[in-house]
Amino acid sequence: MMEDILLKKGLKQTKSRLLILDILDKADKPLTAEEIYRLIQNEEDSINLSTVYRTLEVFLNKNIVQIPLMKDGNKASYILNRDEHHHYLVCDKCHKMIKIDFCPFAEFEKQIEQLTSFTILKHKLELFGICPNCQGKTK
Amino acid sequence: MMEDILLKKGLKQTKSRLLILDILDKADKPLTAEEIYRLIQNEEDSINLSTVYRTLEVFLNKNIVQIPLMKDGNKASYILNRDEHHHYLVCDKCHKMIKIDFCPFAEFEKQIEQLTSFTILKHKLELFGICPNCQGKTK
DNA sequence: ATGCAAATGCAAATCATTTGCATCTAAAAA
DNA sequence: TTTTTAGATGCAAATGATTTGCATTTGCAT
Ligand SMILES: [Mn+2]
Ligand SMILES: [Mn+2]
Ligand SMILES: [Zn+2]
Ligand SMILES: [Zn+2]
Repeated sequence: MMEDILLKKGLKQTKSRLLILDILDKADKPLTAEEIYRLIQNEEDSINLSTVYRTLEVFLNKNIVQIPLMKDGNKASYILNRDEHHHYLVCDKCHKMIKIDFCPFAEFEKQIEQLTSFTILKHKLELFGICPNCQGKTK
Repeated sequence: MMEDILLKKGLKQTKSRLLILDILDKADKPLTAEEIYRLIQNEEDSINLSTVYRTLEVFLNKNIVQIPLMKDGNKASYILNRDEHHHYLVCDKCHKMIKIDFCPFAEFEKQIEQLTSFTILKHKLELFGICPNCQGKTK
């Protein structure tokens, strides 16, 4: 289960880390540090915003979380790394976010590796458009 | 040529805008606002850093420039929109950047449009890996 | 139970980017 | 060409996300 991941990664099992893991586990979309912070407060618990940032930094380095996209262009948002491969499609108008869980890149990457002699480790892909709800609205 | 783009987009032809267009036109990689600012100084010219930001904002809205996903730390970087479709492959170690100018997304997008009912307007894709030069180095 | 390295809270610092406002300028109007 | 004016710029101060220094607390190995 979720909590074991800390042990497996050699991290101390602290209240903050468990809370953040829990929030991210329940989340159905990428969350910013601030959003995580607020959600924890809603659950009548409280940890410092700095701690949220520091924890996410540690989780990133241990590959427990990932930053799939930059929200609003300037806030990082985080998701739990579930070793699934997917991408997000974001509505330019209302910012609604849809998870796309298939990706045609396996072969594409091989082509590029041969072409460039790079070893490809990962890719980031974000799709932008207008959601069905916002189509036909002026802005 | 480069300068006509301002007229075509209904923008005043100012010194700042021409300088920034020129810098971006010559650039062989995405540039941050600060880098653009410094390069203009090197050319014995000078405009205010705020103006660089404001100009890039205008250019973004007019689709004259684009921001690739990759951030230089936490700074946005900009490229001229040449209506070519390409992506970057970046070395995780030395940050060397290679332009990849083919992309298999046309059909993929159609699939996703049908699946989600979104209208897809664009996508951002970046690839990360290790360049031939950095392969075999410890870190 | 004890000790210590690592984690946390809090406040202040950073740093990229934005903004208010007075002044200037490109280009439309006369 | 001169006048007019909406929009562009410079400068300094504000913003806002993220980071950091430091005193205190806590997880966990012994
Ligand atoms: Mn993919
Ligand atoms: Mn593409
Ligand atoms: Zn929408
Ligand atoms: Zn390299």
